[in-house]
Amino acid sequence: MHRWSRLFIPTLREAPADAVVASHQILVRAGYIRQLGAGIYNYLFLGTRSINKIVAIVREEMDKIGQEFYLPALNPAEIWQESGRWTGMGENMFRLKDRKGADLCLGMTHEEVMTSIARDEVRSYKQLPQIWYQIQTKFRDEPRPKSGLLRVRQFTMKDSYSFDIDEAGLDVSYRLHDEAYRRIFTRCGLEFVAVEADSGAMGGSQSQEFMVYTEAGEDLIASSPDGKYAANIEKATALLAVVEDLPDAELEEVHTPGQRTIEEVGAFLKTQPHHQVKTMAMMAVWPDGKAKSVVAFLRGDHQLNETKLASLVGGAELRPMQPEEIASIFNAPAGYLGPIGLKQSDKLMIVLDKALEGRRNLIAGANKEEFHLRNVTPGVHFNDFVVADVRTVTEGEPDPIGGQPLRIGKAVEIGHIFKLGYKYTESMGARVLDQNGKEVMPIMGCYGIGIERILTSAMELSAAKKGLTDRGDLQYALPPSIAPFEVVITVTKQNDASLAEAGEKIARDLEAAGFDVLLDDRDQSAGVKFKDADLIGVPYRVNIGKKLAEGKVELVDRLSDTVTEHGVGDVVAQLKSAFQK
RNA sequence: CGGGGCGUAGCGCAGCCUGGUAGCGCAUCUGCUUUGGGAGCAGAGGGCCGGGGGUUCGAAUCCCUCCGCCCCGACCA
Repeated sequence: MHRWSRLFIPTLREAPADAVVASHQILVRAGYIRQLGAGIYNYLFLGTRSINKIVAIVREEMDKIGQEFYLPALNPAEIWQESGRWTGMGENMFRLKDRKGADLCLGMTHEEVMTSIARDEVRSYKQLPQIWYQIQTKFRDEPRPKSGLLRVRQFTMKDSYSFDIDEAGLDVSYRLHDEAYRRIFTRCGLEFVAVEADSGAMGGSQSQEFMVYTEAGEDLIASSPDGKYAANIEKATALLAVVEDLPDAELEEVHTPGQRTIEEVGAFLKTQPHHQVKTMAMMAVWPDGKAKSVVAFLRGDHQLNETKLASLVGGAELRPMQPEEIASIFNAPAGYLGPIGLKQSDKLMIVLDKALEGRRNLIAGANKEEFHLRNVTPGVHFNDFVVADVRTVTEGEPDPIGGQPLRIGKAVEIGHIFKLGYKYTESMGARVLDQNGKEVMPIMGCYGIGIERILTSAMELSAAKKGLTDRGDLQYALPPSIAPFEVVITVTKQNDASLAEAGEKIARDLEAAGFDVLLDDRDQSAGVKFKDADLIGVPYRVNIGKKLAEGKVELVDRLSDTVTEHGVGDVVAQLKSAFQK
């Protein structure tokens, strides 16, 4: 049993000025962590306890589908050179030299190490499939560590890797992870959504991120209320309500001096933004310096989605065109750009957003300074374009599956599952013999979970739900499965022997019943003890105080904020039923 | 890497502009009184004022420089 009087739980009355997001303030104030450097934290007693509980859940679920390894964080450069990531990872990799001058790095992920094991040891299809995982410290030299434990340079990750003989096998490994992750996050008490993710530069075929909605997050995601559709905003699509076009009429040039923006033109011509064409003139630039002009036409009230457009162009970086670049393609300056008269070439790509397909009688720039055109119809007045979805969905638009209003919000990524393909087995030369004795490459998947992010998102979720006290203090409670303790027993007057003894007894009984108990036996005022108990986020509290004379104690459920009275002998049974122990 | 801010006791801050022996609140320690929502009184300890250099009789304060940390952006398989 843990007695608070003997523990190191350095709670603070005020949060350090550095801490901005709720979880960071809580972690420091409650004595879970202390900072050692930018993005580097000491995990103290409470922090370690919570992390260990999360790790235990992850391990239990992962053991159902895979085998645990423990691989070195210190890696020789060679394997990273083989995969091409020694240079590919760039500045984000911590690098060092040993005494002989050989290059080493600290692992940011373990595809290379895992693949090297598979390459050296796995010879036959009979040994496949394999799912290997580890729970390990990762190092990433983030350009900007921030938000406490949300973005750090050293953190704990559960990473697993699957090796299969073919894509059907990979599908199974992927699905096993999907299911295991849902069990893990559910057991950790999180509300999460699984979103379709952009597979990005990894070039894999399928990828899903597990996200928790919170203002502290760095990604934007869209999801439907029934949970059937969810996607990163970089990929999300939506059904659009049918909009009525303006009545048919002849193409007509109108003088629009000084009217450049969608709003100005709309007001000037007394039309709605959705009757207009927005022209986005962009330059796509590749790492090797190659560049291509990309002009995208969108509905006036829509926003360009740069990620969608970038992946359409083929993984280049996008930036707005400079005025000279605009002048080289159009006959007018920004504000009067339009679709008519442009021709695609290997220097210019023209994209019509899907939302404009089939629309008629639109208003667009005339490619002539101070003029716009009325009654422009794609496919009639201009033809040279590719149609693609390159717009960003907005809050409330109907989701593409059930047509329900999309919710868009910031979110934290707590896990990611990814069909990797052959990238590493190919570059590192992993081969096995198939049934026909033919050499084939195993196909891989990789799957990650950010352990600390489970704790921080649980704190963020609860803090957001409970809101601030009247005095502006944060309030929260952790899910019992990941709280450092399940129950705290608050002896309101420690120097009253009957209260102290009752506390000891209930603590012993709870422990015997399998609970993780913290007995607050400090000689402090009741107020201090209550505040501290709240601060460390323990979900249940037993108050031992005045009512003990009547044989009663209070049980505070901090998840629902309810207080109930129980006989001294009944409180254990009460908690057992609450926990289903 | 671009922009902004900050570094003074464990935490939160004042002092700096206008140079003259470093302060407040909380926390800590001792004693007494207290004890249902961060108690009261009395006393005490705790500082390379981020580092280095300079100006000056004298620097937390002015100047130069380096370092660290935070925020916004870029970046983030």
